[in-house]
Amino acid sequence: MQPAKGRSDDARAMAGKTAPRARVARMPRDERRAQFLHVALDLFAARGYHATSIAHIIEKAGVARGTFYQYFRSKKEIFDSLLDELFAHVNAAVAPIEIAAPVNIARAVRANIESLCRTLQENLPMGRVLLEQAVGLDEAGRKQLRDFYTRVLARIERAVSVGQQLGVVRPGDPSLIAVFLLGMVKESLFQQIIGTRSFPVDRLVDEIFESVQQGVLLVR
Amino acid sequence: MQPAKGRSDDARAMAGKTAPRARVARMPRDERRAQFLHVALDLFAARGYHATSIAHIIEKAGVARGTFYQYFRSKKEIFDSLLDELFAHVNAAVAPIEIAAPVNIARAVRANIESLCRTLQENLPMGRVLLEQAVGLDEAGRKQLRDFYTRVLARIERAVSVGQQLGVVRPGDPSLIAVFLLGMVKESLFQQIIGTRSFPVDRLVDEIFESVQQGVLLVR
Amino acid sequence: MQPAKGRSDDARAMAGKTAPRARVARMPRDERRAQFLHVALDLFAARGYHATSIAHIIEKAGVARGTFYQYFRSKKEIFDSLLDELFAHVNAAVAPIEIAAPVNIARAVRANIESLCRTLQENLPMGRVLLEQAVGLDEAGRKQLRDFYTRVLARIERAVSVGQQLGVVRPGDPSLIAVFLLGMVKESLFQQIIGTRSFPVDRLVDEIFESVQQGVLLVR
Amino acid sequence: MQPAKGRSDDARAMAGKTAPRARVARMPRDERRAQFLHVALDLFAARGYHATSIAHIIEKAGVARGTFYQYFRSKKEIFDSLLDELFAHVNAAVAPIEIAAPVNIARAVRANIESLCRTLQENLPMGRVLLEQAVGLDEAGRKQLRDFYTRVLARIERAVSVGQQLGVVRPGDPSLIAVFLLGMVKESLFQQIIGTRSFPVDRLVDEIFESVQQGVLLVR
DNA sequence: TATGAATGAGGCTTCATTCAT
DNA sequence: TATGAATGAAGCCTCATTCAT
Repeated sequence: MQPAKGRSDDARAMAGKTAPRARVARMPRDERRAQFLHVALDLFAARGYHATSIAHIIEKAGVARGTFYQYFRSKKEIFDSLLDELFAHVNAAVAPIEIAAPVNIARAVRANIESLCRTLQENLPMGRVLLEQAVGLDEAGRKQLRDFYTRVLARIERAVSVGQQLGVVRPGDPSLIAVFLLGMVKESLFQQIIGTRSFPVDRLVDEIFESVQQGVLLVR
Repeated sequence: MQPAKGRSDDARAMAGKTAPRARVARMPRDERRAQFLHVALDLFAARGYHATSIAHIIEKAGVARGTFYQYFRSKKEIFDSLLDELFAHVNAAVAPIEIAAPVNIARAVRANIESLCRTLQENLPMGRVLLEQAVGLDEAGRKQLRDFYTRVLARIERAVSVGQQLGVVRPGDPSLIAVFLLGMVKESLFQQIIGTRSFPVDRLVDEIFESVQQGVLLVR
Repeated sequence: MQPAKGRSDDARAMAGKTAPRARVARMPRDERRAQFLHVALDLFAARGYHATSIAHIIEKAGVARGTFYQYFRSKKEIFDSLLDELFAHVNAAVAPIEIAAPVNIARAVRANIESLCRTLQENLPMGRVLLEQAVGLDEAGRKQLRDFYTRVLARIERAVSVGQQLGVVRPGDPSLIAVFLLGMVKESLFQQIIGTRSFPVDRLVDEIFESVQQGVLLVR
Repeated sequence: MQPAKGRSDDARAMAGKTAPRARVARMPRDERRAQFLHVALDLFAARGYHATSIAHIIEKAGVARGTFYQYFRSKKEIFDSLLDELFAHVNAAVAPIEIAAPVNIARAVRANIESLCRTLQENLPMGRVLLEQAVGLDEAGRKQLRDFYTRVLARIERAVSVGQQLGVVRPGDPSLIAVFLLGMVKESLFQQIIGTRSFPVDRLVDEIFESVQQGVLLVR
């Protein structure tokens, strides 16, 4: 549990090496930009934001230093762009929380949980960045993070409220209930990411659903 | 054939430079160390590990640069010491998970939840460091994080298993149930820290307990 | 659980600071590298390795701090590069130890002595570094020094052995004889460097040759 | 052949350790001073001047930091004191170069060579400091070194001159001949110190004497 | 005589960013 | 669009030296 030595690197400059030949084919602006985002996501996920340097990025992208700055004004900017993208993905995954007839509620909830879990599970690098790197940032970063969670929680909360009105969700602070639901999913992902646990999506979904339905304690 | 590391060495002696003056009140070793830990916790919580420099720490502590290094070998080391302390705190807060008569189980669980929540709530800087800074790490750091959570989860899981044997906890993967419980508490703290929500401890405890007891969904 | 090394990172980006201006004329990579080596040799020779700081080097080279590290990973590395170069020089100077007809042996030996002395004399900074700075080292450094001399002595020793087989060198431990020869040349250089003596190369070569040929003592 | 990493240490402060008890018995001033010199000689010989820190010295001496400065004004001062002592030793060892009747010359020379070699061989730490550390110093240090060698060479040179007048030493620049003699001895010691070679004193003396007597080359 | 907490200049190294080509 | 040499602020850490007790 401590700050990392940070060295260990590899992309750390080749002081004294002969300059590499120009090796990059021209590329349409959009493609190059996408490539940068892709490469950066991998690196941020694998090494963390701070431990990833521009040197790493350009090396993996196979371009020269200056090229990076033709596409992003700063390291922070590419990170932000990435977060925007990630948020959009997650948003999309949870989007279809639609409330229908009471009969289908349980099924619908389950479907949503499953959709979210699958999305996250299938995009671990994304989750990694979201959970591990999207913190410890500056004020602007915190705001972005806050906004993201505000949106996510608002959506869950709304669903909970509707559920309560329909009598399918237990009474209680919808705000907190939303947080709990989010916490269960997030933590499952988080523990997988840091490697303490690992479970198949199916079981995960089952168990979450079970906990949502009956709680954990049987005694009263 | 090599001269040594090239520190400043006795360059001073050789150049005949003058020496500095002591300035700050002498302090017993333990006190000074405690002061450093205190100051560092505040700073790490407020600005994050990366954004906190030794310069910040010594400035707030009101001592000279070298003094810091008499107490901690590196920035990483003080961070580690801090985490060790934090872990001990959390540990102490949840320690007394003792199983007695089934009747008391619910009460005991509630007591533990309450103790944990209060501890965390009352030590927000601590929580901040735990949740926000204990990320963005390199491999060595991840290992420690993993170890920390492995210990925490093992403890919860054991309690869950016992509960299941006693018939007071619903059947299901104890590993996942432990993760869910952890997730609910962590997320509550996390959302408060990033500022999307804020709730009094009492309500938090009530709601967690409620969710643990009956789940969230009423429909089957 | 640990944040990374804690470099300055993108603190700038996050704080919105402005960037520096380039100042020095661009230079082909090779030229700049050569310049660094040149400057460093002078400084190491004049002030010694320890007393020479990167600050000195970049000041004399007229470039910014970071520029140095684009060419050498560390102060140690430039020192090593320098020594490699120096060794190559010395190597080249003594290289052509070829044994032909016995008649030419004496002449060949003399030629070699002369070549070596001239090379060293003409590259006093080089000698200075070799003799004065290549000491005061830790274990790693000592190994390199040992390696260097092992190579040098092996070469001389081989020549001595061959000479003995040809009957042109007196019997005796070739290993020690090699050391003596090395010692005579080294000491001559050393005394000139520290300033106790100074002699023209011609005389030096004559005297060395004379001593090699007939020894010093006439009595038996 | 390069500057040393310098780390590897061991005496590098025990940041965070509990303060050690006072552990030193009072000691007469002279004894303590002698102890410091002894300890420092060992350390300088083993690790080199730069790589030896005050921390190393006081640790090995078993006293507190401040105590050192009660005896020496600076690190440089203890080094200088040491050099003074070493010079005195060597001086004493070579002192008895007395010229007697021609008949004994060879024997006398041999005796002197032997005395010097033995002294040096028996005080390798001393030699180590003299050869390895007594260079790369500041101007004052260089002067001291120059003075030392000036004295040593003057003595040898005088002996050579007398020998020439007596017709037992070959004609030639006595100054250079002195340097050669010194070089042969020094180099033998040096190579042993850095570990490329190792020979028993007897053989060393024999071979030096042999080389002095007949030179190395047989051909003319 | 001995202690050891405190000092702070000084050194090394990193890396995001610029800009002339 | 791409390049890569150059920049320099910023950070970490060391260690000889002081001084109040």
